[in-house]
Amino acid sequence: MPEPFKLYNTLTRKVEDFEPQQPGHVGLYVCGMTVYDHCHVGHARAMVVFDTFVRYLRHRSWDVTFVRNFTDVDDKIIARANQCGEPSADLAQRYIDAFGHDMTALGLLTPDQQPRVTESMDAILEMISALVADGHAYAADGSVWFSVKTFDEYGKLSGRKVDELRSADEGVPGKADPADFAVWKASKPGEPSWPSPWGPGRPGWHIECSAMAKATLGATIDIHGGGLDLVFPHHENEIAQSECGNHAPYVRYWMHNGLLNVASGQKMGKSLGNVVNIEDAVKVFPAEAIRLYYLQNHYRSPLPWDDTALSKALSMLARIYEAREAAEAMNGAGAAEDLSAANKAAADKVSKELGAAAIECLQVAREFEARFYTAMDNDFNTAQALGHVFELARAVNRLANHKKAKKRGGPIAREALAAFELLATAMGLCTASSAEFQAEVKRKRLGVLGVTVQEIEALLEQRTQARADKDWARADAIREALEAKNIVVMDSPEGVDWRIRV
RNA sequence: GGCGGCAUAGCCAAGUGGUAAGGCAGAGGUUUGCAAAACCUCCAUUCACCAGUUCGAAUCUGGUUGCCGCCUCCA
Repeated sequence: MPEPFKLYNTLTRKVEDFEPQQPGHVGLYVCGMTVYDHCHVGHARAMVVFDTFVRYLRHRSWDVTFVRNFTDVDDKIIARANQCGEPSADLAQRYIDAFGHDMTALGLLTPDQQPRVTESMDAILEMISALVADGHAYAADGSVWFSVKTFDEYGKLSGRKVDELRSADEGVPGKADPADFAVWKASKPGEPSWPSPWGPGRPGWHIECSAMAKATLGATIDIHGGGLDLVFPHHENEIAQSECGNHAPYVRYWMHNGLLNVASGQKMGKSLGNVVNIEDAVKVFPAEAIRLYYLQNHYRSPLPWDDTALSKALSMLARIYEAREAAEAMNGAGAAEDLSAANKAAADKVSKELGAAAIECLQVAREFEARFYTAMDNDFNTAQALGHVFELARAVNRLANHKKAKKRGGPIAREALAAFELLATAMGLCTASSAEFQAEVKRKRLGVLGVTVQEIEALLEQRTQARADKDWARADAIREALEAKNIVVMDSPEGVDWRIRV
């Protein structure tokens, strides 16, 4: 049985109990990319937030249909294509492919459906026809305009008043009211176009989402997501088109993620020229560090971005991985499969024998699931849920410091590992093995630091020899040399290991 | 100018009526040949400011100030 949860609804500006149309099912439509450029870390916040949302809901037994579109016909695409001297369809396809690579590199789920404007033309024309037939839209000079004043509820999402609206295409011939917006644009020479009852043209910016949402999820969808900057005009206009065209409520819950802020306090945006592409970010940071960076804040809050953002997130991620490694080292491998009554009884017994650290660790491990769910079910509060993860990490590390933990902590560690398993399944963090994670960190960070593994290992060998000779001065000199390159040398009874200072 | 949102320690941040989670940074300690990691202790009598409601407010109400987003393409 799916578990109930609460969600902030931009339409009502309240946190509400989520009530699906069909029991157990969530239809989710997320505004994807207009494919005229690469996906940057600002876009990726929306992608990661909704990916995590879907993972979590599925983990909680919801049957989720996840739709994310591509807008592959648009003024900006045409403009960019003309600039490059490339057919706009080719340019769009190029960026769709790049987006796919970026999402794969980020480790995101593929949506159940990824409709495109160019493949949804029938649905778009059908919706425009319905609007024209009902008098909600009118044709003029080969274009079709939505008549905002025919929809009394216009402005209900964004709080706009129709009379105060000015328009993007002020003074365009044929447009009857300043607030009206295009649902179909007559094509100009050299632009891609499709035949329509009003002449050759292409869809306006907003109609494609209305039509694709209906085609994939039906007239009324459960949750519609996207960035906060899409509230007006995009989502407001979608509501107007869909509700007038379908005679049904369009969206039950509007879910908007906050934007990234650069250090100056401004948002990140292509027009501001302060963007970092995902393609570049994933070359130098593990995907999960990027994911954690987004999830450390509540999805609706603005999220500060600066040069240190990802390396801070990587430090946090490393702490979680290392705690899990500590749990594994306590003979705790085997994780969730062995949470039998026998293991629980053994854990109870061991915790009493080992004392406070063990008792606390067991308690934190056992309470983790309920706390995690409570945080996530309350408007998807990943920041609070991660707070619980760090408490778990501390409790595990504390137990691991106990001198008897390594031999006897297994039953407790297994319960802790079940909690880490939950983190991986429900939030997509800690999905790799510790070895894989360390390897990825080294692979991606060494290049940035300008150091090679060979170089490091050669120095470590010399240092091992120096230590064997008890030549501490020499050993320390080598340590310092490595330290200067941000390589941390770690001696342990098992031998020498090294990590990158993140 | 209009609409919406935000303001919690050096920094990031959770917390929507019951007495301030968590992370980073910092100080001291345990451990170590020396380190690193980890752990322990310390680090906001206080939540932008001013009134008010209440037994009780970071949390509710009104006002003030500051910041941000949207109003033009934007996740």
